[in-house]
Amino acid sequence: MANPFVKKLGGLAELTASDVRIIENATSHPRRYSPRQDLIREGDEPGPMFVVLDGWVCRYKILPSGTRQIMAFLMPGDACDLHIKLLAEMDHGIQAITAATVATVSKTDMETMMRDHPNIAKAMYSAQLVDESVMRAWIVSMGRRSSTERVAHLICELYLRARNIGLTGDEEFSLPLSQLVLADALGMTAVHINRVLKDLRLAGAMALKRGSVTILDPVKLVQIAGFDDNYLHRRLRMTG
Amino acid sequence: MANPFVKKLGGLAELTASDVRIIENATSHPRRYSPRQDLIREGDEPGPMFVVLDGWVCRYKILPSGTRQIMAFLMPGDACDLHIKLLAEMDHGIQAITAATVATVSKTDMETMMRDHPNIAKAMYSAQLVDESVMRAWIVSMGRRSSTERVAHLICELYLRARNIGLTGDEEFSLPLSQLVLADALGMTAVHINRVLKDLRLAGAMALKRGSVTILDPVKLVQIAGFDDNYLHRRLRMTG
DNA sequence: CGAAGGGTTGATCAATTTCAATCGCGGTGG
DNA sequence: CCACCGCGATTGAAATTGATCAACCCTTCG
Repeated sequence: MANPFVKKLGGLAELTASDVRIIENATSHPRRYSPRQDLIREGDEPGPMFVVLDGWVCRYKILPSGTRQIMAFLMPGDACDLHIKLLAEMDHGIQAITAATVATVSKTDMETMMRDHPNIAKAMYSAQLVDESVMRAWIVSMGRRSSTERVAHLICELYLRARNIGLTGDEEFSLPLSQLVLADALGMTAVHINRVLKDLRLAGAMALKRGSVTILDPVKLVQIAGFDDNYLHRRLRMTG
Repeated sequence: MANPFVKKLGGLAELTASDVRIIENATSHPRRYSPRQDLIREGDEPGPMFVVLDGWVCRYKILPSGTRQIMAFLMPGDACDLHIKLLAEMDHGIQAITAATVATVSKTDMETMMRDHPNIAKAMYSAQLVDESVMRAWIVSMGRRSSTERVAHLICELYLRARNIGLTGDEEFSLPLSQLVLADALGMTAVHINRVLKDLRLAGAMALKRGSVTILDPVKLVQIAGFDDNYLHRRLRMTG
């Protein structure tokens, strides 16, 4: 059974057998979380780095009004904040969406990897840059895309990310997000998400069922989303 | 005349005289940009790291519809993407808002600083973490705050950032952003921004003139914004 | 079987955009 | 010096989008 973190980092830089062994060791004591369980909460002191090995996780923040905004989805292979320990206090929480297996990488393991294994360091920095690009894309979506475009864009993003780690079928892929979770990620209402999804289904672009999405017409979906996969940097600069 | 990059990094980690000299050398050949001039455009190959020494700069993206979304403001002392060269292609542009002086740090200088000067490396990573927190705060704003809250929140953020680098007066501070630029940053219309600013002025919270803002009632402004400066991590973990 | 959490739909309400027009200031050419 | 120009700011009215409120349905699960 492949370690998804190894798989992801291996896609971002060449890893030696020794690199692989180190990564596997560092993530060999995962912990199991149930849906809605917090890995860490706003206000907590930052701990070790998290690496998602299985399931879906999100970063989120609850506002004074009680509404929630999800700022990022983490799927298997994704990690949190390489240098998070530098901060005094978490400004947001991290929570499991599905049942999830999450490893914890100690500070010393991190330091060893970053200092003595340049390939690993490079892969992690690349991963971080991609994460930042995703955040910027979210800002663009929230600011300047209509609700339909926004939903389509997120599905495109998640589809490609899922495909990168081998989680997609041909046209259907597993998406264990309730409409309420999507709403909290996209800054809209669950009611409105529901209507948008209906439109997208009737338009023949995509259909969301419980737990999975079917891309009915990829070209149409990409058009609606105004999606440009450039930002996911699927072809990184492997030289230098 | 202090180098704002030195000043900013010095606020994030202890720097030795040697560290300071290295930073000053690396940023000693700045270039001058005029308002609206691009430092780099979407699709360009990433070049060296930029460091803003004077003036205001933004990251932005133009959508197919022609609308623009600003994703970040950079003020003196702010830098772009430590490891940007790892990416194949820029997924957004960077543009001067005001006349600006921007230094360029070569790849070799970067490598030297990150490898041989751990204090500098630490400061840069901290700066990057703060930048990411700001991005997340923008996502939260765009997703779940009303337009009035959003405007107030951005002004609070910019005020604190400006104060950190000594650019604020007592209650007034220089903010060289047109209402159109604010609109592009906040995902709203210039018309609507204008009305919101009027409301905030009438409410006695803040008043924006050409080129500067006056904070009329800091407490009220923070209340309206639901602002929690925790996310700017003004007190970083200086140990470890 | 009953409760809970999601999903779906309709009617109404509120926030924002869009469209259109006007104003004001700083700079420029005559 | 002054009329003119262009950009940004301002305002009103109409049109749209998305939120809110309120049911009701369906499936899962104890």
